[in-house]
Order: sequence, then structure tokens, then C-alpha cells
Amino acid sequence: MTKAKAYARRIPAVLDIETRVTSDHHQSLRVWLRLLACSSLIGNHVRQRLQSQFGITLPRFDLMAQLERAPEGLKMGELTRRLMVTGGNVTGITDALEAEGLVLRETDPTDQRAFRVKLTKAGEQQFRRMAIEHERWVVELFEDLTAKQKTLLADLLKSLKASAALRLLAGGGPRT
Amino acid sequence: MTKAKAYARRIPAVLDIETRVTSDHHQSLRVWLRLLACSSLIGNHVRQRLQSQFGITLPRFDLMAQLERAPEGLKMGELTRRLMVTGGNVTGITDALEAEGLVLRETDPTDQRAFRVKLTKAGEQQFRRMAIEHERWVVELFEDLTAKQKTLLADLLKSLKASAALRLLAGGGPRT
DNA sequence: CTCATTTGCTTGACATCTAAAGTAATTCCA
DNA sequence: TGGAATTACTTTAGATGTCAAGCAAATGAG
Repeated sequence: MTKAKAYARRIPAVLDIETRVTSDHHQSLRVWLRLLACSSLIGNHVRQRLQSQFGITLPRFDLMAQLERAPEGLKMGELTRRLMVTGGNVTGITDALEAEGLVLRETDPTDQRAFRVKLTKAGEQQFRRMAIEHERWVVELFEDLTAKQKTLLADLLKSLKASAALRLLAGGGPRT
Repeated sequence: MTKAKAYARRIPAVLDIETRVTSDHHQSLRVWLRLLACSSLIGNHVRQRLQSQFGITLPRFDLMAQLERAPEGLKMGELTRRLMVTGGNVTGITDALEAEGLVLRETDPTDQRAFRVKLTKAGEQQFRRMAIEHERWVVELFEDLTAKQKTLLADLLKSLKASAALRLLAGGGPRT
């Protein structure tokens, strides 16, 4: 609402300004809550589908997805960074996947403390089957958006990610 | 890319079509992954701050946030719907908050099975203190985006939410 | 070379979270 | 009215998740 309009409606201009400022503050919060809602909505759906159709959990699928693009394997620390979860968590999920024969830990020749985690043959095969369906589900959820809207959304999220990451360097630092 | 352009570059049109289709498919996936990254980034930051500065967990804060806007209280089922988590989970968090004296369960006069969960006075006070900081953190993370970008992002997320929700009605149904 | 520090990962305690089964109150309907 | 079906919530088992402490290999300053 403009100052002129506020005046026309007999609302003091100062209130108008305050309202606008408050609204600016609330705007980031609104975007964040909407982002979270989308994330939960899509994540919940994908998780339920993975469970019912393949009997696998979302975190295990996510870890396998990271490995699929790294045939040479990834170190635990790298998985921690990419999955944005803590190290202890990655240990647990890797343990579970290893017990199922879907991934394996190879000792890193250059560092006795580290592993290279890789997909096994069975893991690769199973992941490829799941990935096809997974992508279909996601595409379906985005169906009402045009290609242009998706591009725009991707760009805005990229900016947001950059903005947030920048603030985090100042305050929090990365996780271990 | 148009057929004509593909031809001009001597790429068979059929390959061009496949490339475009593949890229379209991958586009939704890319947006989803970026959305998830933003969600994790912001969520992790907020969670750590809530923990270090107020000694509270994010889910408890979220539940209190819902109650703060509903002075008459909310039923467990309504909390389940708004927080987008399962009922068992809401039971646990409510138990914890009740034990801390931050919320209380009032029996619903019209339905002996249901509760109206409300913030206590102490809960209201503590929430207001936390909410101010919480909003500051979120605003800070969005700092590099212009108001216009935020508006655009909010609109796109609204569309995405609507699109996803529509597909879910067909397939999954709501959670209990 | 030596030992303090750092790095990479695991462990343990505890808080969420889901899915499914269980309990009690309500509603539906013949 | 009198069950059958539904609804609201809790409970349980198991998987994730954080945080902090712990351990062993690697690093690095003297």
C-alpha cells in the first residue's frame, strides 16, 4: 500500500510504514515456511513410495545416490558434507547398507583412517531400478510448473543457497 | 533448442528431442535437490542456534509456534496436519513440552477423545523471546535476496505446493 | 625425531520420526 | 437403540538424527 492510499483511507502514514517494514521482515519467514512445507511434502511422498515399492528408506537411497555418481567411491567425510548430516549418522547408514550388501568400505591406500565407500554391483543394479521410479515421482509432483517456472525456481534457490551459505561461514562453520 | 537449430548444427533432430526430454526430466530433479539443500541448510542452522541459545529443539519450537497463533488451542490432529509429521510424533513432543511446563492438554468439552493443546503463560513468554531471535536468523540468511526475488520465490513455492498437493490427493492420501 | 595437535571415523546417550497396532470415544445407520 | 465403522490419540519397534566424547592415524612445529 502506498502512502497516498493510506492517507486516502485515513490510516496514518506512520502505521503504513511500520506495516511495510514488519511485512518485509515477515517475508523471509513466510518464504522459509513455504520452502519447508514443499520440502516436507515432497520428501514425505518420496519416502513413502521408496518404502512401499522398494522397501528402502530415504536416507539409504540418498546415500546410494551420492555413490552412484562417484564410481571411485567417496570418503565418509565427503558423504557427511554432501548429505548435510553429521558423521555419526553417516556411519550408521553405511553400516546398514553394508550389512545389506549394497555398499562396501574399502580402506584408503593413502590414509589408514579413511575409507572409500562404493556401491557394490548389487547396489548399482538396485539403485538404477529405483532411480528411474524416483525421478518419475518427482517429475510428477512438479507437473503443474512450466519449464520457465522451474528454471526460475532453480535460479532463485541457487541464490538463496549462496546467501545462506555465506552467513553460515561467518557464524556457524561446517559440521563434523 | 528448435528442430531447425538442431539441423543447422548438424545434430539429428531425434537426438535433440531426446536431449530436451531428458533435460526436462532432470530439471525437476535438480530443482528438488536444490530445494532440499536450502531446506537442510537453513533448518540445520536454525536448529543449532535454538539449541545453543535457548536449549530447545527445533521440533519443540515448531510446535510452540503453531500454538502461539491459536490462543484457543489446537487438537493433536490439527498439529499433526500443520507440522506434517505423524501423530505418534506429535504425542511425544507434546509430552516433552508438557513435562517442561510449556504447554498443557485441556480435555475438549465436546469430545472426550480429543485435547486442546495450549501454550502455558511460561510457554508464551519463552516463545516470544525465542521468536524474535528466530526471525532475525532467518532474515539474515535471506539477506542477499531482494524483496522482489523473495516475492517471486514465495509465489513459485506456492505453485509447487499446490502442484504437489494435487498429485498426492490422487495417490497417497493424507497421513494419520 | 618427538610429541602436541589435527583429522577421520566410530560410539553412546538421547531426541525425533515413521509405520502399524492398540484403546477408547463418537458417529453412522439399519 | 445397538452394534459396526470411524475418529482421536497413544504405544511400540525400529530407523534416523544430533551432539559430544573417544580412538587411532596423520601432521607439523620444535
